[in-house]
Amino acid sequence: MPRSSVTLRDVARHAGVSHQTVSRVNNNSDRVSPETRARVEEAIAELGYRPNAIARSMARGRSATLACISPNLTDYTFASLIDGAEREARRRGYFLLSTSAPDEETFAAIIDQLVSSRRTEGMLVINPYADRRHEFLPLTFPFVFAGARPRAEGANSVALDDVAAARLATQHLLGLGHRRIGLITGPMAEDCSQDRLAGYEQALAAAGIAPDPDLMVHGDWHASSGYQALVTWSAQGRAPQAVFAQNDQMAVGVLRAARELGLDLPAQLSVIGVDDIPLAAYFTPPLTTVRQDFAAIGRQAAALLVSTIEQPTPTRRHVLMPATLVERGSTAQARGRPEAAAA
Amino acid sequence: MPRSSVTLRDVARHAGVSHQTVSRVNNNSDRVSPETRARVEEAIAELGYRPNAIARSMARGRSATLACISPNLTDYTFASLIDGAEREARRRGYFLLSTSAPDEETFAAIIDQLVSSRRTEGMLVINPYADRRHEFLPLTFPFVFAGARPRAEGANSVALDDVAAARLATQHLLGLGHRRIGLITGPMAEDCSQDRLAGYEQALAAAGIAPDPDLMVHGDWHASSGYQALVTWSAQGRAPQAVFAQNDQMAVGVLRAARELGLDLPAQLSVIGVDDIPLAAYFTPPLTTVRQDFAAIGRQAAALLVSTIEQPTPTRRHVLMPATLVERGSTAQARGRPEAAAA
DNA sequence: TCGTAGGATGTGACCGGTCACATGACCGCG
DNA sequence: CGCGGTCATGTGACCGGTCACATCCTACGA
Repeated sequence: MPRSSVTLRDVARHAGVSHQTVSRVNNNSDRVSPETRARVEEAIAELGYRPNAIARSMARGRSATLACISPNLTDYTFASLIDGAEREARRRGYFLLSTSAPDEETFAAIIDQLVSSRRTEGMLVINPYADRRHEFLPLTFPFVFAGARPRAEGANSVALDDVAAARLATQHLLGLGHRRIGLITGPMAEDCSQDRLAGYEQALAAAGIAPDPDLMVHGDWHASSGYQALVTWSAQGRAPQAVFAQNDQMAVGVLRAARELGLDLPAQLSVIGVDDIPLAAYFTPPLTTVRQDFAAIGRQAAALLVSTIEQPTPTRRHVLMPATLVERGSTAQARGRPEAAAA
Repeated sequence: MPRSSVTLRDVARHAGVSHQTVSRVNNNSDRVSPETRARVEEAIAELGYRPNAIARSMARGRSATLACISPNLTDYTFASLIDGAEREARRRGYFLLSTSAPDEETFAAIIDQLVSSRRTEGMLVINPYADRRHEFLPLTFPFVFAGARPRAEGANSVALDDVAAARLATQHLLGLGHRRIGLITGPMAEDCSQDRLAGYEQALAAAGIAPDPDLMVHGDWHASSGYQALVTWSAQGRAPQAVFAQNDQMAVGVLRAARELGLDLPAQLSVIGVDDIPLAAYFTPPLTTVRQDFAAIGRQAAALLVSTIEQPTPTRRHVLMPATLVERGSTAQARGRPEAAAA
C-alpha cells in the first residue's frame, strides 16, 4: 500500500492513455474498451494508485459524507443510534462522520466547520433541544433530527414513539394492580420528556386515575436523580407503590435508593424504565423496561437524510419507532390485591 | 447563514482587491494593511463568505483531520476514549472523525477510504488486535494505537498500565486476606488480557502463592461470560473466595451469578473488576473496581498522534497510564481470618 | 539625488480530480 | 458513395483555495 502521491495523470502516462480514460476506468464508465480498461487497471495496480477523495469532492462539488452530531459519544443511547446510522450510511454509499459537541459554543463551531465549509452534505442532529443549539442550524441545509420532534423550522426527524412507550410502561404497572404510580421525568426542555409524560397521563386517564402532582419529580436522566427522587418521596412519607422512570439510568437509581431504604424489591416497590440499557438484566432486581431500538432509529434517520439529500423535493417527515416491553424482575403484582386490574 | 457558494474571488471582486489579499485576510497574515483588512472583512460579512474546507485541503495538501477507528461506538470504554481524543484533537487544531468497523472487511474498506484517499493525516486505532485488522494498516502512515502495545511494526501507542492495574486489583484482594483468587480474563488475543494476567500472577507471586490453573477462566468481556465462569466454578465445587474479573462487565456477571447461587455478598465472595463503568456504583453490591481514565488515554493518544504528524523524526513511544483503586461494596475481608495479610 | 530595503498587493500556476465538448474511426443505410 | 450515428478516446477548462514570485510604493541612508 504505497503512500506516495500517484495521480491520475501518472497512471495515464504509464498506460499510454489520456487522464480522462483513467478517470472513466475509475468510475466504471462503459465507454472504455476492454483492452484499454485492462491496460489502465494494470497501470493502476503497478503504481499503487488510489484516487484522492479530496480532489474528487472538489471537482464533483459533493463529498459523499454525512455528519452526525450529538451532545456526547459516551451515552449509550447516542452511541448505539450512531452505530445504526453509520451502517445505513455506509450501505448507501455515504461516509458517516461523527462528532460530539458538549455545549452550544462547540456545536456552533462544528456546524461552521462541517456545514458552512461544505465538508458534508447532510447532518444528523441527535438531541437538538439539549440546549439552544438548534438555533445555530442553517435553515437551508439537509438535516434530520433524531430523538426529537421538529419544531418551527421543521426538519425531518426520527424518534421513538415516546407517547406510546410511556403508555406501555404505565399500563404495565396498572395491569399489575398499581394505582399510586410515581413518575420521574427527564429535563422538560426535551421533547421525549414531554411526550413520555403525556403517555403516562393518557394511560392513567384511561384507567380513571387523576395524575397526582406529588407523584411527579423532574430528573436529569442520571441515576443520581432517580435515587434522589425516591429518597425525597420517602422522606415526605408519600412513596409510591410503583415508579415509572423515564429512562433506565434513573430507574436504576431508584432501585438503589429502595435497597438502601430497606424496601423489599419488587414486593414493596415496582420500578420500570425506558431504553433497555446493556446491563439492565444485571441490576437487582433485573430491570423491567421499555426497550427502544436505537440502531433502528439510527438507520431510519440516516436513510431519511440520504433521501432528503438526493430527492429534489424537500419532504417533511416525522418517523416514529415502536417500543417493546421487556419484563424482568423489578416489577411485580401490587400487594394485597392480587387481581385488582385497572380500567 | 447563507448557503450559496460565495468564493474567495467573489469577495475579492466585491472588496476591490485581489483574491490573494482575501486569502491573506483569511489566514491572518500580517502582510495586510489595516484598512484593506477592514474592507475585506466587510465584504466577507456582506456576502456571507465561508472558506471551502475541501478546496483548502486540496490546495494545502493537508486536511487537518484525524481519524479514529474502533470496533464499535457503543462500548463505553471506546466511546469515552474517543471523547477524550476528540477534545484534544480539537484543541490542537485538528478535526477528529470517528468511525467504527465491526469486522476486518469493513476495517479494510475504511482504511482505504480514509488513508489511501488522503482524507486524513493520521489515525487512532482502538483495539487493533481485536482481530487481524492490524494487518491492513499501511506501514508508512502516522498511527497511534490505543489500548494495545505496538507489535512488530511498532506504531506509537497509549494504554492503561494493565500490569499495574491487575497487580493493584489482586493486591487489594490479597490485602483483604483472600488466597484463593479466581481470574476471569478477556480474549487472550488482546494485549490487555495478557498484561492483566501477568499483573495478577506477579501479585500472587509476591504473596508467595502459586497460580492455580483451575482458578483461571477465559471470558469475552461480556457480562454473560463472567456469569458463566462462576456458575461453572460452583458446579465443579471449586468456587474461589474472591474473583478478579478483567473488566467490570464480567464482574457484574459474577455478581449476578453469585446472587442466584444464594451467596451472601460480599461476605462469601469478593468481586473486583477493571474500568469503573458509569453505573458501577448501582449494582448490588456496588462494584469495587480499578478505574482507568479513558478520556485521559484518548487525550494522550490524540496528542501523540498530532506530534507524530507534525514532527519530522518518527518517534516510537508507548505511553502507559495509571490505574486507581475504587473501593465500593463488592469486596470484603476474608472470613475467619480477619488480619491474614499477604506477603 | 539616487539606490535600495521592505511592506503591501497582484499575477498566474497548481493541487488532482471531473466536466463539457471535440475528434477520429468505424458502421450501416439510402 | 456519402452521410449521420455511435463508440472510444482526447483536450482543455474548471472546482476554490494556496503557493511562489513579481510588482509597486514608500522611506531611509549614503
